[in-house]
Amino acid sequence: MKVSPISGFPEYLPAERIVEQHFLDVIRETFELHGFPSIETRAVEPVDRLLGKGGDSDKEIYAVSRLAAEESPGDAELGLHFDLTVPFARYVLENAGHLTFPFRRHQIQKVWRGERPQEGRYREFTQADIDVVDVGDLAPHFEAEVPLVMAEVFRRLPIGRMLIQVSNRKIPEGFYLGLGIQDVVGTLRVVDKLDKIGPGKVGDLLVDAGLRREQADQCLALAAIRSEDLSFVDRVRTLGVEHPTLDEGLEALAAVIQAGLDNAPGSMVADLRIARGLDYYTGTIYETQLVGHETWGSFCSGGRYDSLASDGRTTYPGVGISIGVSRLLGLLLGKGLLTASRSTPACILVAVNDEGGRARSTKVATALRARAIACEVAPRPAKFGKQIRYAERRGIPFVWFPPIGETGDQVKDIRTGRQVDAEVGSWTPPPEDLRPQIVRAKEADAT
RNA sequence: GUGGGUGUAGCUCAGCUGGUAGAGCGCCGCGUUGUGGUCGCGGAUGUCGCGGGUUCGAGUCCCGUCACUCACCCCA
Repeated sequence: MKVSPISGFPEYLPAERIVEQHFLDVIRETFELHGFPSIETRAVEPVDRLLGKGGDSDKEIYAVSRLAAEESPGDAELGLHFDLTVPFARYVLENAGHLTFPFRRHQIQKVWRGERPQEGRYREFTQADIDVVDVGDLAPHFEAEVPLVMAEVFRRLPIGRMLIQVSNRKIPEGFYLGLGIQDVVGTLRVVDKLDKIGPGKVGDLLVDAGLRREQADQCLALAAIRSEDLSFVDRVRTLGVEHPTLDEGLEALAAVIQAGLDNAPGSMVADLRIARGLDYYTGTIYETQLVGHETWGSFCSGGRYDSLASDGRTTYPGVGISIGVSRLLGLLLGKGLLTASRSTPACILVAVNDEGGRARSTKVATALRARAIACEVAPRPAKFGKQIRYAERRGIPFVWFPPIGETGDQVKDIRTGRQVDAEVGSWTPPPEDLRPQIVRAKEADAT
C-alpha cells in the first residue's frame, strides 16, 4: 500500500521531536510551578456541544463515527474537539461536585480543525491551556496571574522575546457606547482588521457602516493607543469620551499591566487595538507575538469569559490562555531558527569489539544507565571507524571503548578526538552533553 | 471552504521553443589490518509527487489528483 502524507497532519523527525518535547516539558514544569494541576479530557464531544447554542458553525469540526455503525438515530453524534476550552467547560459541569473552587488546571492536548493548512497552521495541532474558573464570581486578580504564567513559560523557552498584548473588551465597548455608537460588536470586528488593511480603509469601512467621520476617527485614535506602562489610561482620557464601562475596563487593564510591571517587566503591553474574534470574551483579552516576527501572528491568546459554563442554576466565570505549541514549533523549526544538537537522547555509544564482547559492552551500558547517562550499544562490531561514524551521524558526542589488549576502558569525545581512560562507575559527561541541547540559530535581524 | 504558486537524487537546485536525466553538498567503497572528520581515487544516487491524455517521442504541453506554500476566511 502506498504511503503519503495527509495535509495538515504534520509529523516530526526525531530531532524535531526532541525540540517539541523540550517545549512540552518546559510548559508543563512552569504550569505546575504555578500550581496548575493537569487534566486530560477525551478527544470527542457531542457535536451539538461543540457547535454551541448559537449554532454558528464556522468551526470546521471533524465528525467521528464507527465504520460498522448502523443507522441508529439514538446515538449522539461525536466530533473531535477544536479547542480545550469547550471540553473543559463540560468537564467542570460534569465534575463540579468533586472540584474545589476557584479551580485551576492545565491541559496539554491535541485539537483538530478542518481548516485549510498553512505553515504554522494545521488540522491536527497541540495546545497548552491554563484556566482558572470559579463559581458565581471570579476575582479579577486571576486576569493578571494567567498571563504572568505564560510570560514565565516564554522566558524559559529558547526563543526570542515574546510580547503579550493585553486589552479589555470593556474599553472599546464603553468607549463606543460613550460615543453613541450602537453596534459595538460590528465596530469591533471592523477595527480588528487594522493590522491587515490599515487605518485609512478601516476608517472608510466604519463610515460605510454608518458611523460619522469623527466617530470613526475616535475609534481609530483609541485603537492606536499602546503602552508598556500605565500611560495608556491618560491617553484614553485625553480623547474625552466618558462611560462607566470604559472606566471599568481601564481600571481592570491597569491592574493587569501593573502586575506585569511588578513581576515580569517587558513581557506585557497594553494594546487597545486587539479585539479577538471570539465573542465569548467579556473582559481582559490576550494575544502574543514573537518580537521581530509579528507577521507570524499570535502564538498564545485567551481572555476572560463571564460564563465559561453554566448548568442553568450556577454560572462559572473563568479566565484562560492557550499556547499554540504546534504553531510555535512549526514556524521555528520550519524557518530553521531552532534545532536539536542531536537526533537521539543517547549521550554515549558503547562500542562492541566483536560479537563475543557484546556482553561486556552491555554491562558498560547498564552501569552508565544506572547513573542516568543515556547510552546505546553499537549495533555491529564493525571497524571502530564505522562505529564512530555511527555515533557521529546521530550527533552522539561520546564513544566508549571496552577493554582490548593491554588498554582498559576508554572514552572518546569524537568532536575533539580526545580519548581518555575511564571508569564506568565514575566517568561523567559534561552536564551540557548529558541531554540533547536546543540550539538557536543566530538571527540576522537587528531588532 | 475560495483563489494563486510550487513539486526533478538524502539536501539545495539546473534541465532552452517536447528528443531517452545533470551539478554541488551529502552517502557508500578503497587508500587506511580495529579510531571517524582532511586528502586522493572509485561508486550508487531518481517510478522527474501520483494518475490519465496529446505525440513517433513528455521532466518539458493538457486534464485530474495528492502534498507543500501564499492570500482570503478563521484562528493556535
